[in-house]
Amino acid sequence: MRVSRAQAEANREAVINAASRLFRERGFDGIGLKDLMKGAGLTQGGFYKQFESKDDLAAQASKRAMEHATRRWSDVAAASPDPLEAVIELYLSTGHREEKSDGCPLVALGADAARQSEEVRASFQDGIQAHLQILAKLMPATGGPETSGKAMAMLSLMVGAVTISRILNDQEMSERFLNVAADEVRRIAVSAGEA
Amino acid sequence: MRVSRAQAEANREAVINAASRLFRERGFDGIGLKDLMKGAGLTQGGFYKQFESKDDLAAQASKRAMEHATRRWSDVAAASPDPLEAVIELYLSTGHREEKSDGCPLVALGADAARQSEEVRASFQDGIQAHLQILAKLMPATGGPETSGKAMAMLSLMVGAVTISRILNDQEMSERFLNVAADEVRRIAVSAGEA
DNA sequence: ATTATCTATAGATCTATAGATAATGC
DNA sequence: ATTATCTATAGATCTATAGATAATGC
Repeated sequence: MRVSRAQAEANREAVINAASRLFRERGFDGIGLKDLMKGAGLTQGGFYKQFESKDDLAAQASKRAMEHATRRWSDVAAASPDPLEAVIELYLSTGHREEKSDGCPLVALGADAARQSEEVRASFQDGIQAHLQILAKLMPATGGPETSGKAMAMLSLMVGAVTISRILNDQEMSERFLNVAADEVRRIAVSAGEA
Repeated sequence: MRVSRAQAEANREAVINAASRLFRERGFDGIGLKDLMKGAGLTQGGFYKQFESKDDLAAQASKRAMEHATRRWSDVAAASPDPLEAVIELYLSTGHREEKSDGCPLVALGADAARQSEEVRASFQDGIQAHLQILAKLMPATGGPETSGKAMAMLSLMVGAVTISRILNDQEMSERFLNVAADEVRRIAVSAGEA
């Protein structure tokens, strides 16, 4: 039953990847160790040889999820002639609204994260800073003292809008939240250049 | 052991009120029926005579929490010569950031709510609409076609900023999110009048 | 007689641990 | 010999139900 060290490491990665999706789908308290391990094709018993606790996995899965989200932003930005617009359209879209398990962890787990350990929150904090840096770089006029504040407002608006759009039963209202947020994020970006 | 109908109704209200705080503190999945009933000074056994299911209580507690939040907004607005500014300062404050169990349900349970039943989401949707109406009324130039969209952007920004500020371990960064969001909400309100 | 709440319990699930197993790595 | 994973289990907790109790409401 023992596997090679390389395989053990691959299994560990598989658990973190599965958890990063499953936590976003069901919340930190909405899924147990059995199903988390099953998501990587393993059984529950091996869990504590790989992780210190469920909270430890939550911290690592949050880090992984945030890193994927950051990468996704830089990828769509790099692939577009209008990078900021590309990020806005990616994030404030119905596609992102529907795609809980692979979408932004701040939306899928924002309220949950505030109730978690310092370790989990540190994963989120690092990811937030990475997101802010990307936004700051994509701003029309970069580098002013106001830039980082504008990036914070843009991120807050984006996270809040998708969060609310996921709650609403009314589809039309839900989409309107995404659309008006996109307009306003563009306005904030422009206003950063006017400082 | 039986109590009067009036007392039974009072008990039921007490459970809803306790749940509205406890769910915000610990999340819908973070507290069980035993502790929810205990929060109202009752035992678990009576639960199903008062509520259909845990989800039923979640829907009613969410409604109650949202109504309290709406009332709070109209109260501070009514008591201030600058109503919009009063709401901004109430919401985007460190006080609100710390006060999970009595603060805005959209922040305390936003990500959780998106995973709940249609009934729970309906409670949130009603509360969101009530919040939007208050914001629309407080805008400098009210009534234009852009007003309701501007209100949506303001609410999204406020919810996102407090959500993120609750996650961050870094206190200074956490406060900065609140402050830049306040500035930007003011700008959006002014821009609504320029349409 | 009805019924609001109580104690008690069923059956499932939760996190965490113990000990067995079988393949790796020295 | 070591160890990654497995099956099995401990002990707590979860939602929901059953039946007892005692006070209300007719």
